[in-house]
Amino acid sequence: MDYLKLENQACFPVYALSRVLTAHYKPILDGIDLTYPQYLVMLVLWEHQQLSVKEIGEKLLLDSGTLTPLLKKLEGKKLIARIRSKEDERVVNISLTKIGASLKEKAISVPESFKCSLGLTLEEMGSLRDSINIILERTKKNNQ
Amino acid sequence: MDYLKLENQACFPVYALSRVLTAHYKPILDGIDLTYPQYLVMLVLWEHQQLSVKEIGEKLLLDSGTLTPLLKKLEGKKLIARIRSKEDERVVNISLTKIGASLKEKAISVPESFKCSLGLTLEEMGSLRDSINIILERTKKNNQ
DNA sequence: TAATATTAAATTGTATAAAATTTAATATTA
DNA sequence: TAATATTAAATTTTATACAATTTAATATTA
Repeated sequence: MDYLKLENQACFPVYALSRVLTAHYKPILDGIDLTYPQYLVMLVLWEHQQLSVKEIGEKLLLDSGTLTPLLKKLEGKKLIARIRSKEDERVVNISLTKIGASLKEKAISVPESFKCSLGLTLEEMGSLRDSINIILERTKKNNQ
Repeated sequence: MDYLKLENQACFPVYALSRVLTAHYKPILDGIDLTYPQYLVMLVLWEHQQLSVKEIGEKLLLDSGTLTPLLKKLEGKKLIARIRSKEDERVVNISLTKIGASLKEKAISVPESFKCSLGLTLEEMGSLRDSINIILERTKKNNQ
């Protein structure tokens, strides 16, 4: 077996699928003026109301080099507030504004629209999620 | 079920895994001075010797906005040649230089190093590849 | 407690990605 | 065949990603 052939690569399908899925999200998220990474940040904030930059990075596996400009864009859209912690001034806490919190109502329909765009069943999407999560947990860089 | 919860997302694990896998490739590909997308281009050229920009884009699901600067970098490294087709001057053909072709020998060890870095078995990587490929084929944007 | 180490963000530099537009070339059709 | 449409790359713009460095703040230790 030629392990340098594209069709034998295990990483390429993941890399390609990631971009295909993001492309499916694009027209849906355009409706609420979010990019896919911005949507992910909003998802974790709708769940947790307030998180530090570091905590968001741990949940999404993104570092400050990616998050700082992205969070400044969300701040520019008045969806979040960036407030430096008083207990530890190294920490910047991210919280939802009223506009940011209320955007969740508009986003309620996103998962269903996405599912329709993909054309997969709920079961297929669930098993994709579960099987990739198993691989993800085992291969996270800090697991070593 | 709250479909806006991060843990219920099907796309996020794919997006995160793609970046985790690329991070595993990084120290390995540093040894042959390639980024992961550059490595993918070299893979398809090692298989096909000569392809147009469009054909590379079809294989890797990338457009000219991504490929043109990437290919110019590979040209700068003397790994490929970019030659405009004489039959159809809209087309730019990409071919391997001798250096580019011989880089394949150095790259032979990449798949094994990657497998060790990941810590998955060949069977696990194979089933990951196969299951994602099925989803990928069904969700490619142009399939609609 | 002064010196050192560590930590959290921000910054800088490099490299993708993709949408939209432009340019040049080729194909089609009225 | 002249006008129109299509195609392939390149370009421009916007938005990630991430390594490496810097800065400021906090924690640790000699």
